[in-house]
Amino acid sequence: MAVELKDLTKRSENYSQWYNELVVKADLAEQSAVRGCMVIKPYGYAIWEKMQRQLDDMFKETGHVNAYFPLLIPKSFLSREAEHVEGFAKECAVVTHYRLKNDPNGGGVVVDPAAKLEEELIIRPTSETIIWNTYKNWINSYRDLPILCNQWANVFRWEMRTRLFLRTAEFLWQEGHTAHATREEAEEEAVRMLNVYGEFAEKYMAVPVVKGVKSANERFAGALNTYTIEAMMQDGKALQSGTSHFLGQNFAKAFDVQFVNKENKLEYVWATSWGVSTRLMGALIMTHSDDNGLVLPPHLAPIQVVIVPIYKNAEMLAKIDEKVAGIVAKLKSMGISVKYDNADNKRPGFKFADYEVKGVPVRLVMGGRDLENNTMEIMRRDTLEKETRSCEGIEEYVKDLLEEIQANVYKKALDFRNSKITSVDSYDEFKEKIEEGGFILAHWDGTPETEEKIKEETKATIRCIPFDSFVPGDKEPGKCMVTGKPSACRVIFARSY
RNA sequence: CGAGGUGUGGCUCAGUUUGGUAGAGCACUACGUUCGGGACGUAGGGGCCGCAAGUUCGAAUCUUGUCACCUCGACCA
Repeated sequence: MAVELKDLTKRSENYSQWYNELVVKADLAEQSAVRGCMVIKPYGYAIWEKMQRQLDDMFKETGHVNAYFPLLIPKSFLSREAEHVEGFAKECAVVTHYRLKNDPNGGGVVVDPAAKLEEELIIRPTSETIIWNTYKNWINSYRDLPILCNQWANVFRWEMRTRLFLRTAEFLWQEGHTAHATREEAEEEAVRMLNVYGEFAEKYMAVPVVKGVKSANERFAGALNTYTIEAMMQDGKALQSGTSHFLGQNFAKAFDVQFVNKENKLEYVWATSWGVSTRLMGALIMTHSDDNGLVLPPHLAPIQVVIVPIYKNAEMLAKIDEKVAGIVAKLKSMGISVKYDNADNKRPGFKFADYEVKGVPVRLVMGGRDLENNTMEIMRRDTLEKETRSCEGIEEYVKDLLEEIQANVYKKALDFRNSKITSVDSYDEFKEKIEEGGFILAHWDGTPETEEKIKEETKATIRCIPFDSFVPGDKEPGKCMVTGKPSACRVIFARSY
């Protein structure tokens, strides 16, 4: 017998099983036959499309434009930036040949040894190198700057272990790559885009995030500074949900991208890159879902309202169809996406359960009783509460309800997260608390060695040094919980995905 | 790449210890009764048991090899 979501109530213990089951049952994605890749199913992709559209609007508002760069990167490009190659070399898929031929021993096709590439090509794990190799040709003068490009693309990293949405070999993302004349401008850009991610996560995904800066150990390969938004999942683990990097002049120097400034002097360009991926889908799923399935915030739900008729015969269905048609039209005119599911091959109970698993925020039901009384039953997915209301003005009520659900889902996630943030002063206490999950605010001496030691002993890493204060006094100096050396402020530790 | 585990219909699995006609539930098809929380009855369709070699009168079951996947490490958005 298949495992049902509701059987997995001890979510913290069976979390990964629960999560996988949820992704599959909610019709979002499935494991592909190709190693480490996933198939995103139409319903899951519809959510991604909504995310894409919203993010894209926000990028445009901050002055960015879209472009597209090649999938294949010459191997030599990758090695130009020393730290970058070290960070990605171990997970690159390599193209070595450009042709197949018929197998002389029969049957299928084999790689044609005569078609070996002189220089191997890498399937992009990220596009900094190919983009900076291109920017070299675009930039001569300070008048060419800044360049504010974004790319929507797929990337490929040969991961050892994969999880649907959270870590797949191939994933979809956007990567912004900007070039600036000054250090200050680039640093501002990196922070600006992190704020865009933060706003998107909280306003649209209803996922509360901590914005902050990464420690040196967790920094992007080739960056001077990495900013991050960190979310907390329901099992208390952290999920890095988006990053923005200040790249300094590293890539400009590696690809020799210089510009002439106003004083007619040559200078290297300052760079940033920033990205979010289909991992956000994982964050969305793991933040809000319950044992009945997915819970979608209305702003990202492909279907915001589903209407289910209950009828005994064709005549009755015709009456309901007629009555519902007006409501559907009105809801649509208000910009609400509605699905009227009058398919007669599924029973109402099945539909109820199915749309709950899919996370549809609001369900309206009309049956014989309602037809007589001019009412409908309304169920909200976040609380599972049901009530019966008159059809008069039901559209406005639904519109308000959607906003209320959006706010409530966020508040619930925020309250949960805040309840799992603790502050500790001793390493012993830290070791105890880390077992319970959640974010721990503690003092750290700032050295990679101490961070490494903590990671080895507790599996916890520094998620970020937060911009904002979470508990009174966390921005005041103290002593490292491990070494006792001075520390400027508390940082966030957690176990992570 | 290290340690463990699993490959049997579309899905979840039993059968392997002790070799002897390929099983169950769900899903699917048809008909009927149902329909306000994942319906029920009856009848049906579908699998050379991951792949290869070996042992045997006979292999899903034993042996060897191989491939794939999963969990936990290491790595990572």
